[in-house]
Amino acid sequence: MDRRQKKSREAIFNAFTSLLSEKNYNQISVQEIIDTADVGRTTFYAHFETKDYLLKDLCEELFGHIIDTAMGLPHGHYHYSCGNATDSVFLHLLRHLQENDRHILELLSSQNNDLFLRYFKSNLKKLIISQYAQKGLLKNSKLPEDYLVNHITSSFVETVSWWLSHDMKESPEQITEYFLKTIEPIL
Amino acid sequence: MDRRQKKSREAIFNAFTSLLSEKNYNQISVQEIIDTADVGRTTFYAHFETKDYLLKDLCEELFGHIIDTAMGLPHGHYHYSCGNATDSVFLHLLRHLQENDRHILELLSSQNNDLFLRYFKSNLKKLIISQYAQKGLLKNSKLPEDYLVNHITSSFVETVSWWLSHDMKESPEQITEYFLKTIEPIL
DNA sequence: TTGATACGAAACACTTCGTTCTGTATCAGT
DNA sequence: ACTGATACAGAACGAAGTGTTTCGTATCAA
Repeated sequence: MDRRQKKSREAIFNAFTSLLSEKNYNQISVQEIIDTADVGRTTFYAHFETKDYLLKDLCEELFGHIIDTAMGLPHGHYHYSCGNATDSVFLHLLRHLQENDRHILELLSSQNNDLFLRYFKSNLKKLIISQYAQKGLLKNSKLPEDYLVNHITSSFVETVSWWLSHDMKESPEQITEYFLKTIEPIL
Repeated sequence: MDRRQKKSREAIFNAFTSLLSEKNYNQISVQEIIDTADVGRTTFYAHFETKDYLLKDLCEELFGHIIDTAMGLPHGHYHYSCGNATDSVFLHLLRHLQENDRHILELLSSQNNDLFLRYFKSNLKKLIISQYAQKGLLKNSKLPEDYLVNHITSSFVETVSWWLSHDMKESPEQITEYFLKTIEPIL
């Protein structure tokens, strides 16, 4: 890709995430992004059809990274009353979020973030299915499989949001334990 | 209240909910609401400071009704492996939604509905606390109380959303059973 | 009937949006 | 180093929306 393109694209992404940490998605205008990124109006619309597509592309970049690395991990053991969460993918995800992906956390804690939440859940779903489905854990339950997957996914996202609203005082290990305590009894 | 005021307020509410069933909240302009409601621009801003406040007032009216009636119900029995969900408040809520409150369902299934979701959860939380807290069910768990309340609340909202995405093919009784199966094992 | 007030219509200045034009600077490939 | 391609900035555009103000009219409660 052209160096100029890469530079502009990055400048816009950085400006956008920076603004998102300050205010709501809806309250951010294209003009502000342009000004912050120090980029011409033409350039913005050459890269992104609209503000929504900018968010979409940003999400794909963020999640493509974090989920793909999690996909490569060995599958932990998930059984009721197991209690051991040290090798959970979820623990890995939380650590990754805490250490490297402040962007995602900022997006999660911002308001008017449904679009973002949809991408988060959509990507997370793949990961969860790949984790549980192979073991048949999703079929043993008396609940419909897609209901169960949706429940697990949403619960994890809610858990992260709750963690954030507590200023992440708890350790990733503690949070993983909370989460697994709500999920494992169902499986 | 002045008859004129009541009439205008209702016309605006009706226009708004009607538009919400067609398109996203963000895509609806004040101009459209005014035109649909057949009301002067001045009138709209005399009643509602902004479009967000209109949604807020609408939510308060919708939830004020549904939650208050649910609050007055006798408290059902909630124990693991109970299986009987016939007298659950949640069942009552689902029936009420199915029969009377299409508005709420339309809002729930629309996109860009975070503001609405916040009101839904906020009101639901009160109901859930009043249901479970008295029995000490929220303290027996090894999970923090507010984490648990948040988990239950979010799970119910997600359940309703899932139901909607399935065109409400399942009966309210069936949905209540699904929901309780995910919650009761934790308590 | 009367004074209060909710209303509609129109115009206001302002912001944002997405597009288009023009000229310039930077790119990759020969 | 040369060249054609292209990404860029800047400026201007019409269209649309926002929230406010003014003014005259219609409806209200008492």
